[in-house]
Amino acid sequence: MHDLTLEDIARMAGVSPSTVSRVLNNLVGTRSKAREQVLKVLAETGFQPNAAARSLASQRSQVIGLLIPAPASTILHNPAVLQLAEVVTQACHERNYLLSLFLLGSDTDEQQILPKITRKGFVDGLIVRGADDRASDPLLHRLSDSGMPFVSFGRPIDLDTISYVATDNATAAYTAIAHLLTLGRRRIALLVGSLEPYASQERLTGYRKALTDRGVPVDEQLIAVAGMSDGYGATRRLLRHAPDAIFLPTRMALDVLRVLREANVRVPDNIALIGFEDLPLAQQTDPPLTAVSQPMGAIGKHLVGMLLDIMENGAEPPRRLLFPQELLIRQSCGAMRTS
Amino acid sequence: MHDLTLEDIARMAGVSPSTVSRVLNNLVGTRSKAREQVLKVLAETGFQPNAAARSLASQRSQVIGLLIPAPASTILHNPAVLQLAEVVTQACHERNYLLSLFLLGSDTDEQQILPKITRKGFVDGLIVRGADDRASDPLLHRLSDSGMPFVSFGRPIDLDTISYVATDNATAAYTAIAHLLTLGRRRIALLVGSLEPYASQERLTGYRKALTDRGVPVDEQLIAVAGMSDGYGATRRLLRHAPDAIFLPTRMALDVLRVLREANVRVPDNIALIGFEDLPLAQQTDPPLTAVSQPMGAIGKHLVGMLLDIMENGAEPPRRLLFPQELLIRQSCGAMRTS
DNA sequence: TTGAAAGCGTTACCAT
DNA sequence: ATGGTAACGCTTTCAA
Repeated sequence: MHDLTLEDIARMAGVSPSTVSRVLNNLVGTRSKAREQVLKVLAETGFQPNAAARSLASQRSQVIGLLIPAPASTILHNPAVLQLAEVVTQACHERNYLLSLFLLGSDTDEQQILPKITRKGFVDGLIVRGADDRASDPLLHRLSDSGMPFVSFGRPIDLDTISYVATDNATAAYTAIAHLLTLGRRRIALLVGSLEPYASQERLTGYRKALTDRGVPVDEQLIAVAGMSDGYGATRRLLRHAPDAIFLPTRMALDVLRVLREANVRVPDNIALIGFEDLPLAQQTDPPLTAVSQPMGAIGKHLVGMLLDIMENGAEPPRRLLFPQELLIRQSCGAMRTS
Repeated sequence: MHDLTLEDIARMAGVSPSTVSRVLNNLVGTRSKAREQVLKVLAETGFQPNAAARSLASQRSQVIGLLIPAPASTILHNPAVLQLAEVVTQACHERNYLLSLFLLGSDTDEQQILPKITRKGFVDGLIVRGADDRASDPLLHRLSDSGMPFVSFGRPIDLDTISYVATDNATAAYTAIAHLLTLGRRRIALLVGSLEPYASQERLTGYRKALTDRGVPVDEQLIAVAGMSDGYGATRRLLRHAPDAIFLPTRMALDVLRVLREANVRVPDNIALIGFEDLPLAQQTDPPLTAVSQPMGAIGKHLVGMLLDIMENGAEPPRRLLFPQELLIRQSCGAMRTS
């Protein structure tokens, strides 16, 4: 017993394949008896059309892909990626697209796997999480060459032909630092994993500007680079320069808190903390971490909206969208001190 | 200028479409000059065959799907899911399949989206992360009905027709508790998020058996249920019964450690800790957490291998595979005390 | 080894 | 509103 095809359904319903196809795609004007009949057979059989045949004939798969460059280190330490996946998935479903996630584990993957993903007839468009830890992202170049419509989450550095949605890290940093200044902090440190990512540069910019605007001198000793994993060492070094606040990557919060505990420095009394991003971890630390947060729901909707726009109207001119971020005040910066 | 098709390539290379197809699929015995010619044109044009057409004609998409039931709460708190995705992706790539990840955010998704995923011509098979927090998983039933080949990661409770790979939580718990007993602990507590998941039941079984086997009485007061998020409260309550060790969900490590710190109970001197699973978090806590670990790499390979086997040879009889787990000894249980 | 041609299961155009 | 039929771009069988 072979699988049912649309023709079988047509026969069973006593109509032509065309009619079944129309019913399946809701393309029938009035509700005729033919339609009713088809609907009945459809329900009885639980028929689902063959996806490949449909894609081939219609030249659309109704699938959008989300590309995630994921050397284990990156993704496992970055729950934000998951959140992106969730909101984009949701946004796609709302617009009647299916979302497929693809993990590109290595550079090899990018060369072997990416071409299979960008093949025509597979997905209709792609959303990419820009690898913002490289000045030039080869992935984006490859995508441009592939001809597949796509948008980037994160600002591409060296290509101004790419459509993207990004968040404004400079302003976010400015806001965070300004908040700390308002709370009376003066020796505010900036801790980053690396200075290379564009995001880090933006934060540094916002950091400097906030201080300068208020006439607080920038002490270069208070700008620390942790490297990918050693938040512990970097914080210890930082402590020698007596900061009274640290603007840090949220994922390093545990390391930082441990150093402070060992040094008997109390949060937020002796030192205030604000995290770059709002990971679940921020709510679990002791004290809970004040953090900068991105409006991920809206970002997801706009990524999908922008992509559909490009799929329909072409990639020219490139679209750009910069989202503001928000400061979520918790206990680590002392703003909620009951005093 | 329309996209190139295989016929175009054939024309350009002066051969028939069949020949191009054969070269594309490495189906040519000897290396003839025709083959060379095609290869040259292929390289020059960067031609990629249309995925839909290929799937339709060959009745295979060379794509495997990984289904992740992901109400935000679950996935965001469960980095283990990411690890699963990574190892399965890797295993698929090694066997020349593409892996697509699908997030099923809600029950609605399962009803709206799942049928699109199980349509013929879309993916060739599915791997599902069994939602082990429900006694009966409707998703697995739906999949069974769909006719799509699939395997589950995690043991299905109420269906013995399903092929799966799982890990042996009972033995793992037994090992962990035995280790604590060896270290001289006697009042060993078991903390779980909920008792419902099958995994919890298995751990409880192993816990009881380990104690009983050594003649240590089971104190029911030392078995605590935290609920999804309140590890803090549960640990405080637990503390009233003076445990000298806790076997806990690793994701609750921060909460537990906070309570202990507040109560001036030192780890591992006064209390030993072992986590259920080996999340990245386990290495970041202070002290680093001894934890039970699953051989994820091997699990990924076997999931894919089992699925391919089913795709080729049918789902009967169901395959089953139970993996042992390993105890990763770090500082939180005192086994490495330098004394 | 290579080519011709018949599908694969839809959609969409053109009639009716 | 419905049916007939030609694509869609590839794989695969059968001959040569």
